[in-house]
Amino acid sequence: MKRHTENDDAAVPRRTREPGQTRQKILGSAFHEIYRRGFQAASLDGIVADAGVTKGALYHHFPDKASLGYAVVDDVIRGHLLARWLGPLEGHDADPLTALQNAFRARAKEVQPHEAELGCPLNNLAQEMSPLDEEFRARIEAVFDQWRAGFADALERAKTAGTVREDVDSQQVATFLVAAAEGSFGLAKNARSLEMFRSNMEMLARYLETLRARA
Amino acid sequence: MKRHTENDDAAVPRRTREPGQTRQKILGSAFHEIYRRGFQAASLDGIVADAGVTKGALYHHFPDKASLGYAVVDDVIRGHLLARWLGPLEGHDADPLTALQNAFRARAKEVQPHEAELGCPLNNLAQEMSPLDEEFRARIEAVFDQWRAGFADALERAKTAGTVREDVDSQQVATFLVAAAEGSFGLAKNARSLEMFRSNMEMLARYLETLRARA
DNA sequence: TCTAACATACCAACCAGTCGGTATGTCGTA
DNA sequence: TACGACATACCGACTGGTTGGTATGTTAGA
Repeated sequence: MKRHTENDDAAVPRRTREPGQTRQKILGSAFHEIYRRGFQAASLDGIVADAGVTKGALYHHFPDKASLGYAVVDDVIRGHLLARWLGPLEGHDADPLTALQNAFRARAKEVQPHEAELGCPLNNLAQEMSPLDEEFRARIEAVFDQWRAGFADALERAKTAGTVREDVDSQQVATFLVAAAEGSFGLAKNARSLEMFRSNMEMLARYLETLRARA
Repeated sequence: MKRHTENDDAAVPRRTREPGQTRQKILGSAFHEIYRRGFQAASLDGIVADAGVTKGALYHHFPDKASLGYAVVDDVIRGHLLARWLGPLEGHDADPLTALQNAFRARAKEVQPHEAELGCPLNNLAQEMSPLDEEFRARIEAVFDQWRAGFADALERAKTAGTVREDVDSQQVATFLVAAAEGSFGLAKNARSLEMFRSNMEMLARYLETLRARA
């Protein structure tokens, strides 16, 4: 029989020090603060207060403010991208073009009210930090590249399946789709209009229809 | 014979106090500082140093930092929009659709290297300030509305001229075009790629072709 | 002489980052 | 098993620097 600690049957281990958990709390609070105020204006005091930790904990887990921002891109924002845009494209090998159209229409349906106020976290960070910090720019670009690659892959599979015309440049179209999606977030955010975002998602779905191969 | 001041034939009136000129210098420096660093990070000390004036002059012409930002939107950025996007659309009543396509292709040709680094000033300000300051948001929205109205007007004229299909929703398409253009600026800025911007402008020109009425 | 158009000196607030210190865990060794 | 030695995880007061904004002084020009 194995030895056990006093808490191995409790649902929540209530230890005062939980480095992984602490790091996650800091990352979550940092994401929200940066999402609302931007990276430069995000206050570390505000982040630690929201996370319920102190400066000491923050600087134990992250060497400086920039590194905290990088971790938000890599660990939090990249996850959002996968869940919201690339996950729905997996499978559907028979008709990847329709799957892509459905992804835009699903995003139109499921868009949250706060997204009409705050926009896309990735786009926000890209616009603010790309010219100011090369490390930020490169990490954000990696996420954009993954996004474009996911769309381009779906278009290539659609060409293989015969639903997209052979003369379509998958990379070029994928880049255009990502740009149009981010631009739509941006305009809708300024106009505070979910309806504007939905309309643009529908426009993209219809645009994709013009790429479909003749039967 | 009219009376005249002592300087009406001199090229440059050399007076030390020139309120209009001072205001313009401040606005120009403010635009550049905000374009490079963002509004919140823009330093008033930096702006007055660049403009060659002092805090006293700045606060004589503008009540606070926010009002300086508003003036940059209304006086500087709106002018850029008119010159770069809406001016080329005037006239061309015989074929406004081609004029619109040409506007995108011209923008692709004439895009400046610094725009691949710093993006579109209007979009930058919109993404940063829309959620933080309602007055900013409203003034930026006014510029976007003017932009969309210019595109929508061109599309309506094209419908009248018979070059665009009757079932096209001019407002919806105009909004989509502006969103896609701003998104293209944003992606190209992150990727530091003029080529990406040019490719997307070409995509928009080709998209417009799908709206053309059958001959 | 009177006022608009500046200049200069200054301040309180806030910021990221540091540092001395403490509590909690882990591990080698006897 | 017990204990000392050490490392990790965290605390919170403090600092130097920067910021937007202000109060007061000065001067050009009508």
